[in-house]
Amino acid sequence: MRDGSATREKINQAALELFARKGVAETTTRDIAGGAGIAEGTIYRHYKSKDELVRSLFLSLYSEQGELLAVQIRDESGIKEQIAVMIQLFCRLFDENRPLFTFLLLTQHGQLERVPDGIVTPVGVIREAITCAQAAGQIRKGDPDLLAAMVLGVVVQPAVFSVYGRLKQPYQDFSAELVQAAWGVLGLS
Amino acid sequence: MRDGSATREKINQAALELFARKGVAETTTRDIAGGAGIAEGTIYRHYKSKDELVRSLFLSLYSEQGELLAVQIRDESGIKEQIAVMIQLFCRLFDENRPLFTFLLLTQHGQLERVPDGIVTPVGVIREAITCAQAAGQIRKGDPDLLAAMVLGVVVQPAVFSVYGRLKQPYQDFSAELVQAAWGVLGLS
Amino acid sequence: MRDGSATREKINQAALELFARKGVAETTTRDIAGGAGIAEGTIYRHYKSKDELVRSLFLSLYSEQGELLAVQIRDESGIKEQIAVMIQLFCRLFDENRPLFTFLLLTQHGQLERVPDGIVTPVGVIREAITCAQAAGQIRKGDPDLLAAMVLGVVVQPAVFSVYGRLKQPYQDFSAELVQAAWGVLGLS
Amino acid sequence: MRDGSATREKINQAALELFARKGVAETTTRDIAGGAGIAEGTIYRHYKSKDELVRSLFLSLYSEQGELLAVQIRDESGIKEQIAVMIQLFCRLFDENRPLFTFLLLTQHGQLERVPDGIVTPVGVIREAITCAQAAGQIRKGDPDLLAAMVLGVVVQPAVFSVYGRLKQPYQDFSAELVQAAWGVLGLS
DNA sequence: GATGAATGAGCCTTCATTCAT
DNA sequence: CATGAATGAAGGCTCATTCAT
Repeated sequence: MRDGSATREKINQAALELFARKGVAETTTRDIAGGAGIAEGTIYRHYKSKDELVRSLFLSLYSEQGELLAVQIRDESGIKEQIAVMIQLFCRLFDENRPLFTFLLLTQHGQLERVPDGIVTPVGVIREAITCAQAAGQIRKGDPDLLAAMVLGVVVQPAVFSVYGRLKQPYQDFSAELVQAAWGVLGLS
Repeated sequence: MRDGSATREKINQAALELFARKGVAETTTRDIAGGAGIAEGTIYRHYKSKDELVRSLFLSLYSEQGELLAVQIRDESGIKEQIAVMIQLFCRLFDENRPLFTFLLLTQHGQLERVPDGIVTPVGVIREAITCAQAAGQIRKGDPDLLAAMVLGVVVQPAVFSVYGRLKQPYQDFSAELVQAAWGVLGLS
Repeated sequence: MRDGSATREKINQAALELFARKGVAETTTRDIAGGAGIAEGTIYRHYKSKDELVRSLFLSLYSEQGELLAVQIRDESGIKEQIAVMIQLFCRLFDENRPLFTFLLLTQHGQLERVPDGIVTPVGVIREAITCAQAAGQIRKGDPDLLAAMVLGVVVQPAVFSVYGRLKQPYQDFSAELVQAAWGVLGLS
Repeated sequence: MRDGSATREKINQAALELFARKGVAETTTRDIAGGAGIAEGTIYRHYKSKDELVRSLFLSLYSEQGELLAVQIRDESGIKEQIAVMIQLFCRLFDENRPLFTFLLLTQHGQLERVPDGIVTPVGVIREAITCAQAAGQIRKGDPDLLAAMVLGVVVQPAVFSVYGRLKQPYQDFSAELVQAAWGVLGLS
């Protein structure tokens, strides 16, 4: 990979780690260059601006998560199993890569507004599953956007608290409870 | 203006509104001064730094919300009613003062870490109610921090989507659904 | 002294002490007001500006020292005794009021340029004594300004080192040595 | 400009000249940038702060003078010649580069306190020469720090007056007189 | 005369971005 | 493609000074 894509990857890694640890505004391009072991100017061979780096990083990681979820539930037909499977996956990924989720969680503000259409997002996947389940009569009617948001909230808010040290165990420990609660939100069992 | 408390209030108002609209990092002290109709230096007679202004604003508003919730549930004895009452209050306040909640929601990251002990917070109030209900056998056992986080998530995540335009109705329209879902999280009916 | 001259004196005292300790540029009007136990605005009832305060303080103290020297040598006729007497006085005053001399020493730059004519200064007094002594044939000819500067240097430079901690004894301990050296400068014994 | 040492030198030159002419506190970073023909931010690629620029400039020039003196007297064995040679060198350098000495003279206050150990300073060199001479029995006993300070004073105080226009001739004109006086301080001839 | 909240010019410093090498 | 010195706009903050009370 002498074409520079290795460099790009180093930038992404360093940026992700720094953004998660210090926040986007508090991370300078010099920090990123230092973390990636490259010159400051080199960042601009790969991204037009710091802002584009942030957006690009967010979008690719955000949709990547969406796709992982989508793949995971493809073969499940019941909403209960789909919810369970998604939450279990989220818990595992979260424990395995905290910086990634920390970045996603604290960058969503200011990025969510500009998510382009046609991208697979975590909420989108949840929403889709809910809509199907409603069509199949598995769960009650109701605004699918709202239902998806609430299910997401059940999983994400404890994650935020975990990031900020209010919940100290591995996130997978909460897996069963989270599934139970998400079902409760949808009125299942 | 014998005492400067009116000026301080103008600063708070302008800062809140700007922080909510543009974000903290994107709001300059010049913006704030302009919005408040005062000189830039005047901010520093009331706050030692921009950072202190942000922290002070966050903490006072955050704990103020906590106290409103605490007062609201004081006379309710059942957890079901307490949850319902809290959510209804939140919905109303949210609709009445979006900038306030927008500020709180997007500033929590970077502020939550440094909330001092001994302050009444929204989560704290929910947690407290849950603990009591568990003691009274009204709901199942389980980590009260986790339960509180999940309940909070049910209410807050849709609010975030509302702020970013993904849910367009007045938040109070969702009130009943939110209550239902929160109950579901706790395994109530 | 209910006419405010007591206040003025408090300002002078506080300013002198602070200027000596931190330097003029590093001392704020707020510092001075704080040190004097008055309001910031009150300074401006007594001085038109901070700069005028500095100048006024310097000039009055500087010329006061000159006058003390002048009085001291009035009754001495020989240059040797005059030198001795002046140096002994300086040593005593220096030990008794370090802040004053510290202020004078580190403020001379930037103030010496604007000492008005017709003021009795320490150098002036020394210069006068030297001129008289030359007229009386007590010491060799030579530019009296230069001779005065050199004599002053002998006494002042060790004082500077004393202020900065390089000479640690009471300044009066050096009295005899200083006199000896000053005589040496003038070619006396 | 592959390396920035030329730029650093431009900064040093401009700063020195401005500090000497207007004083450190009265010289802004904008002034320096303007004088050096560079952007304001460029200063901060070479110095961490204005204060560090001042300190660095002072220390390098101060010790440079010390080293010039040290080199000059290396081959002289008698204290009389050493004193003479040092003073002649000082006079010549002073006439050749007034800004440098003006800067040194008016910045010593506030910098002398933080001269690190192990640096060759003008006073150090004089003190050393005096100590040797005492050991060799060439001059009388006495605190070498005090003697060095007095000798320095003889040379420096007239220089200060020269800077402030009280002595108007080239400083080299005073060379012989200064040597004579310095000898007198040490009790020589 | 004294107060102290308010002012606003201007300072030091940061940092995303450019460009010659 | 990579470098890193240089840029310069803009930000947070200080502080001498004013003025209504």
